[in-house]
Amino acid sequence: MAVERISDAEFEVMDCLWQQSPLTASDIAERVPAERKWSLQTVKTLLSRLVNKGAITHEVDGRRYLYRPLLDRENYVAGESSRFVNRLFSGRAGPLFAHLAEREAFSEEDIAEIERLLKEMKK
Amino acid sequence: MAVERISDAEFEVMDCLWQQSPLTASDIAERVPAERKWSLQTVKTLLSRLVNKGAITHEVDGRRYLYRPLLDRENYVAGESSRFVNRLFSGRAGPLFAHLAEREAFSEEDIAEIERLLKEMKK
DNA sequence: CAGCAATGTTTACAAGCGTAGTCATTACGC
DNA sequence: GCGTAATGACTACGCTTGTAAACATTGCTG
Repeated sequence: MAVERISDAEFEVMDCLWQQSPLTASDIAERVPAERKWSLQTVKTLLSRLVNKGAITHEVDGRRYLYRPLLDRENYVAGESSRFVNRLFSGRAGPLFAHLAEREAFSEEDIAEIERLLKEMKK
Repeated sequence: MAVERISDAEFEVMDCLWQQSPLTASDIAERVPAERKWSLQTVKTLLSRLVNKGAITHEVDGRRYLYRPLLDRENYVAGESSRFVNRLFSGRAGPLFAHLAEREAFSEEDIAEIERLLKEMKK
């Protein structure tokens, strides 16, 4: 039951709900990243599309809805990550890492964490 | 001159051209991953959209075209990677790595390579 | 009670995408 | 030379996406 693909704009809405839920449509309209400057209507459209896609539900609260995610973030991220790694790095983490190392900055912390994880994996 | 966004289908075509170029439309139709089973026409449409987007060029060869990438893979991958890391991991490579470590399998090789890169980075 | 504000529902509409069909031209085999 | 196959150009068409407006309902305020 893998929930249809979620679009960019829809993702922003999901991300709000992942940070906090349940929320009403206007709650979301307020906390959606400001750069987008969506009208309330736009947010509502996105919400109902997400409901159709099975990514969120709404429960009735008086005369409005409270929305909350069905799809959880962990899961979504996992799906997108493997799509990504497959498409661009033939599914191999090594090359991905090499790329990141070259192009994206790793902070000290990042490196420390990675070393820790590696150590753990080797056990 | 950042080349418009490339769609999924278009990407497959690009990937052919990145492996080998120049190629004719029918070359590409043949080597595009078979699961898609695109008709030659479809491939041609994708090619012309890519030309419009500035991602590839064609040079005339008799009465057909030879296509070759303008956008290079390195660059494209870099762009997509940072989009991806930003969207899902707030731009931090550490968490991404942690996620991959948990969810995707790392092969022995991968691990070895990553350790090598780490060592190198620390110099 | 009358009107306004909030809220969901329906409809819109242009651009992008996946997937081709049709048309016109032309090179090549017979 | 003539038909056929290859090839590019143009057109199509339904679906998704981003972005909303218009409409209907209803609870609240004065």
